[in-house]
Amino acid sequence: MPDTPSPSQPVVTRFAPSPTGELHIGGARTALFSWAYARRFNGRFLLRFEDTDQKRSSKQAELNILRDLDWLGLRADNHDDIPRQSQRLDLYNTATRKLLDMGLAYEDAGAVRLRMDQDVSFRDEVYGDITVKADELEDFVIRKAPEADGRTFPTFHLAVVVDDVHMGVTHVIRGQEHLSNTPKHARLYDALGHARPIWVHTPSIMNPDGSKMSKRDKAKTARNAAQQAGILQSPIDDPKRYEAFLNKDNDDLDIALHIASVLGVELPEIDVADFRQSGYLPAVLLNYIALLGWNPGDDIERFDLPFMAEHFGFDRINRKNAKFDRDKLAAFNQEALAALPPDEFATKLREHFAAFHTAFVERLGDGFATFAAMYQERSKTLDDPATLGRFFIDAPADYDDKAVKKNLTKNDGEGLAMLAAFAETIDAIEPWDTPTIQAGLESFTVDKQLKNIGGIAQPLRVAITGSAVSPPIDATLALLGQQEVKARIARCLETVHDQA
RNA sequence: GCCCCCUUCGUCUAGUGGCCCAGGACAUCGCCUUCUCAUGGCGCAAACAGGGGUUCGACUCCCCUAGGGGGUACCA
Repeated sequence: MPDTPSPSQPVVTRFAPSPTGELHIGGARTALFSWAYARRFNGRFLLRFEDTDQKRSSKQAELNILRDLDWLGLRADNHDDIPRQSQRLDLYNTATRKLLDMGLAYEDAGAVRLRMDQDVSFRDEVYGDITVKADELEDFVIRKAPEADGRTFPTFHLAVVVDDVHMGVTHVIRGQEHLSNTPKHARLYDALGHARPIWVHTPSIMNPDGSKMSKRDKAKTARNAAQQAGILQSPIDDPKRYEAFLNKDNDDLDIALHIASVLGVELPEIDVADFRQSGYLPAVLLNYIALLGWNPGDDIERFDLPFMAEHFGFDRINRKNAKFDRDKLAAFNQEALAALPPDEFATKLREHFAAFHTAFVERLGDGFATFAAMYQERSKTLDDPATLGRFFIDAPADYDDKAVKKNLTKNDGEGLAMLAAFAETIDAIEPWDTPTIQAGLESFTVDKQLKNIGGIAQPLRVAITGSAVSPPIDATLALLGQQEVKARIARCLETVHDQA
């Protein structure tokens, strides 16, 4: 593994989201890289909220971002005292004043612009040396026109530079979309007389179709679903807003969520919170997004936070935008879940279900650990058992046609006959536990001269789950309980006879 | 339109002039294990965007074309 040169000064990195929404997956990766680099060189990783856009910023968004960063394990070193730009207006005004006095900036319609009258060259650790000619640069606004109350807010450009200087940030790690802003920032550092930081721009994370991964994708998905399903009446109180939503005049998340729940469609995961709800482990998410644009070489793909804290460097960051591959994330997650000690898996599953599927926790009671064990190696996410094991909570509403034909009605109802015969033997199975049930099933197989245990297991699966799929039949029956099994068989015999 | 950046299997990538008729992972497909599903084991298929140079030799260096991304805001 190649070695990254040690920086000549103490490292200070930062993550500076604007609190206008949830923590985006791309932001999480920027935070991860910043965290890892700081840890690698025993530096500091700082957080800052960029709330110069007062109208769109909110306290709630700040809280959510903090919660997600904590969940990921990327706690900032200034966690207890996070600066907000809105509290530092003086700093920006002082800088603006200075620039004005030096004649490097000028007023324009209430705003203040910085002169960009010379070529700007800078170096980026990922993209290399970049030069932009003066005639391609415009004088840009560094301070917006005053608010009604007289306060003056800086633009993002002035604010980042002043703040990064103020916080002593040495390495600015951020998304590639900022690369073309960097000449402005470089000029600002120079004009203000401060040493420039080291810039590190990372490629973007894209959707599988190559489009940018954005919050709007949720609205897009919901809108398409609504239009396909032809839902005309509003799922929310405000029909006008709904109409506007359908007309793409707004991308209201609440409306998208409503549509999704009504139609049962899944919205794409975009924010860290989405991935948490989908049941991905934070360590796996981190591992996967790190791989989207960075790798340690030597074909190493599975690694954790400590590994990154030891090996992360800018020299192995790629320049190409990467498409997000959910299948690979899911595969990593499944592998990680399977590798967990059973009791730890059960604990995590219980926590997840307590948050998102309370019915299971209530209904399963003491059987929850058994349930967890059954699904540990069958789950790609902590959410999978909720769908795969739905039948433990709700008896099947109907029976899958194909499964019925193949396992029950085929050969003159051979499967149904086996089911009926087995129902007779159930009371004799005592105690009702996995080994005893297995023994009962085996002797039934011999008695009826079945080719193998599947001859009775499959009919049972259909009766119990409505489909041909379940965990091992003995354990499934055991957890479901003797009475419930009898009831479901009886109901299946009745219903399927009627169908045939 | 103009400016900047990018381009290896379907996807993420290894590769820094000969080790590469290109390696790994996920996905796909096939076989084995098996009461279903899933696990596990084994295996197949699959890429250097195109065209010019430079060089004894190019995936690696240079140029052009095409395609993709970003910017062009008193949003960040």
